[in-house]
Amino acid sequence: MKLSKRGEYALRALIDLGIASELGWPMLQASELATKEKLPIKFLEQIFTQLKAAGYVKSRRGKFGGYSLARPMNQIKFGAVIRLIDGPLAPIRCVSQMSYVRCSCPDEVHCGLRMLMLDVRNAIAKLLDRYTLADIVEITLRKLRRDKVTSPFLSRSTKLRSVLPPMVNRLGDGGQEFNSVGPTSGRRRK
Amino acid sequence: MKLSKRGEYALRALIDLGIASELGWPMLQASELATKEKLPIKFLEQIFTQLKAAGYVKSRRGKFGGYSLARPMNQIKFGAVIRLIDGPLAPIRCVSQMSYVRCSCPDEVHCGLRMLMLDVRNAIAKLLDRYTLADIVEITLRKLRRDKVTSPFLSRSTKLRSVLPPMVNRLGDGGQEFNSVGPTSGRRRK
DNA sequence: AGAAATTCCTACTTGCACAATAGGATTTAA
DNA sequence: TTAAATCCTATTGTGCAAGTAGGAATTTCT
Repeated sequence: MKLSKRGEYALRALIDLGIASELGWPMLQASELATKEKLPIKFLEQIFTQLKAAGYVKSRRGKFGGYSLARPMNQIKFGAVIRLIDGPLAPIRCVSQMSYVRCSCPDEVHCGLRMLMLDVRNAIAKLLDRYTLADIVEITLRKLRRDKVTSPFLSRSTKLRSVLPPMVNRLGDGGQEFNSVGPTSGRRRK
Repeated sequence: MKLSKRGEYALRALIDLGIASELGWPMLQASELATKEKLPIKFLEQIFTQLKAAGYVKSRRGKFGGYSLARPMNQIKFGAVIRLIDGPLAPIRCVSQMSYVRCSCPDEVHCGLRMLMLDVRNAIAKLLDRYTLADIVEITLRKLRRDKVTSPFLSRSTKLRSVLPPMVNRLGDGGQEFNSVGPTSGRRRK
């Protein structure tokens, strides 16, 4: 049930790109992102290549180049991105809607495991195919503002702007509390 | 988001054990199971060892030995079994309730990815920690009976009982239709 | 007692995919 | 022309999933 590092980094990158964009910085450099989120640059580059090929981001080369989103945030669904990077959402292929593969069990229709896993896959897909980058970015920004946090990963490098004080873990760990995206907090209407 | 083969086989084994038990065969042999579900015996043995160590099954050695469930089916939750075999349900460790590990992002509390993945993990856990072996067995049996299928994996080996006609894929493939466990079909009341 | 059938135990293999790392080629801006 | 970025290709480590293999220990039947 795991999301690969590759997948994780891809999503982080997109989210940061989204937030940055929303705050007026439509383009970020791989190195910036790698620094902020503490992930290996070269690896991140590869991931961007993949995201670019799939049409999620575009790039500008050369000095002061970088990456930016290639389409409106409300058209970037997490499910699709994860499928691109990590493959099917379904726990087992015989319940995958997008890339079904028959399994070895004698009678698929009456397979208890399949029924269960179908429910799981549907629960996952329901979330990931509904939420768009726009949703997450909006919710994140709202939370940041509510808590008066000076946007963490947007102290743009010194060359272009005065530096904001580095974000320092203001609220302890807050380890175990539930603060998910919805429906409790992020009451979303359309 | 994948369930390992090991995990899959473990669940299949438990479900079959449950169904068999419900039909009056409280004990199955590894070889029987391996044959029916077409999975490698030796591998299955290892898995049973693990299930036994965790107290899900018990075994009888020697001739006419086998495995049987070690506790009531309604006390075997799928979530727990999967955690045992495959580790945490959560897509990323920083949203795992049972085995949390801090992630590398600068501000966990305002991390968009974390919010999203927390929802995913909760959706998964809600299902897998609610459903018990009893539920799945009951539903499977109901379906089998509704469709008048002579219970597939219970043509017990010839030595002990007359053989039932081998199950032959009665209903075509039925590939893509939704037949999950609930709430649509398996209307469950308590 | 002995043969047959089972679980139990330990070790090994094999392949593969994840997670990088490395090094340079190419493009762009000042 | 130089610095700074993306782009491209190859390579590596390595850990783990998914088995294989072989025999030891146990139990039952004859």
